[in-house]
Amino acid sequence: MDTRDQLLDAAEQLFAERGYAGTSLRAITHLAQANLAAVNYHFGSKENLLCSVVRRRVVPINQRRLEQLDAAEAAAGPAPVPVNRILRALIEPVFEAGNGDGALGIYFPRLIGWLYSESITQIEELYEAEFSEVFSRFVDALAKSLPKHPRSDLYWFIQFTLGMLVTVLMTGDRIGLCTTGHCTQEPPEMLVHRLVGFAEGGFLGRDRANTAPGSRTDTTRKI
Amino acid sequence: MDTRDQLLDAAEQLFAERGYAGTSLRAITHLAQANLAAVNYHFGSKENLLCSVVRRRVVPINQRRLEQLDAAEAAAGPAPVPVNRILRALIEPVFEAGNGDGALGIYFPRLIGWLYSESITQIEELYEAEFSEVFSRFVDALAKSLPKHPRSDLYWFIQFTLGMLVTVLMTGDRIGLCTTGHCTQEPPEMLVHRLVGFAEGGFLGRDRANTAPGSRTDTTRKI
DNA sequence: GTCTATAGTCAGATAGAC
DNA sequence: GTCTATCTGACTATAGAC
Repeated sequence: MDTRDQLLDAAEQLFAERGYAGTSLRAITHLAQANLAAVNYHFGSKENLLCSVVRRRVVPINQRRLEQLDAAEAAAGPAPVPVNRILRALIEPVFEAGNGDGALGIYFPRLIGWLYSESITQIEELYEAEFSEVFSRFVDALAKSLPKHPRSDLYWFIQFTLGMLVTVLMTGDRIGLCTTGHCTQEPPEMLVHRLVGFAEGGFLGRDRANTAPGSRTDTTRKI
Repeated sequence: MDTRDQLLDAAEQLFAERGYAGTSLRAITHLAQANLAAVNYHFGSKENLLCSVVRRRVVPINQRRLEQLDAAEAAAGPAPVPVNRILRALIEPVFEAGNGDGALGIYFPRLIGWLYSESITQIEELYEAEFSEVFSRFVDALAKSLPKHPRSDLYWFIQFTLGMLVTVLMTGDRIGLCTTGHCTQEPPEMLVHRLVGFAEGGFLGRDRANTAPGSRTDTTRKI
């Protein structure tokens, strides 16, 4: 089914560039050099096509996340896994997604960003199914490494971390535009490094604040 | 011009809920109880309407940000402003936007999220005009407080911080859905507190890592 | 499996009466 | 300023020949 794959590739690219609502089946079939009717033949509907596009990438990403976490836990033995190792297991697989597809891999990360804002019912169900295990495994690992943190904080912190990740992915090559030219596009490994470093600081923040009273922290207004 | 304001309010709500591409002028005029032709009469086009919606909120937000930063710098005198005070000046005004409008203020934050993913030419120009001063002022303040950080890092960190902020805003009341029920909606002050705390940890992170060699940080793999 | 043709709907924009 | 009516085009989806 060559047409099917070409449709998936074209849809991935266009959904990433223009969003779901902003992309027409005409544009997809044109880019895929397929007939307008092909989408409905192969996928049944535009929404099903989106789900197929997403599932094709998300399933391997989450597999890879769990593999990395498994490996890190095995390496740590009974000790807790270092926080930045956990965060790298969460973040890095997203940037590796589609690396085998050459130029194609650049589109999916940005699509993830769109999915964050466009709430499409089938996609939300897909998320529920695909992310619940990943989510609980990572929170468990973080709770072991950061026993002083309330579990609810860890959930929020993961949200924050994924939020940073998603917006970096969304921005993509427009990063210079968003920062009036002060940031330039960087290789994925560098972005992973930056994100992991910043998030690690966020997760450890409370420890640092408690143990370093002389630090430049304004404590005059806590809620 | 009562109709004009009703159009702005309705557009703000619907753009926030469905995005720009996903919202029709028919839906906007219906909600505003105005005629379909009213949008083009008052604003000229759908895109101009969006710009008016955005400008109405962004201008006061950025004013407030600069006011808070001015106040913090005045209070600090010659000393650098505490990092978390700078971050609060950056984050808090967004949550205050539209507070005077009662229930209406809940929509704009989510719209900001959409604008992050939907790249609309006029909006990007508006950003360029409205954000350049804010951006440079905040980077200057942060550079003074964190002299060891390369300036390019500070730009990235601000991007990360705004990214967290935006995704929290986008998620809005769907936060429970995205975290399989482990996070629940919280009052704005609490969100500001969480965001500022996490971001502060991220900004100070490098200092902490350098000065606390015994911390739970995996240094086996730096890029 | 792939195509043409088209149904049926909705979009943004505008002309012109009032 | 507001309305009705309508233009023009694009959209998803489907029916049916090949």
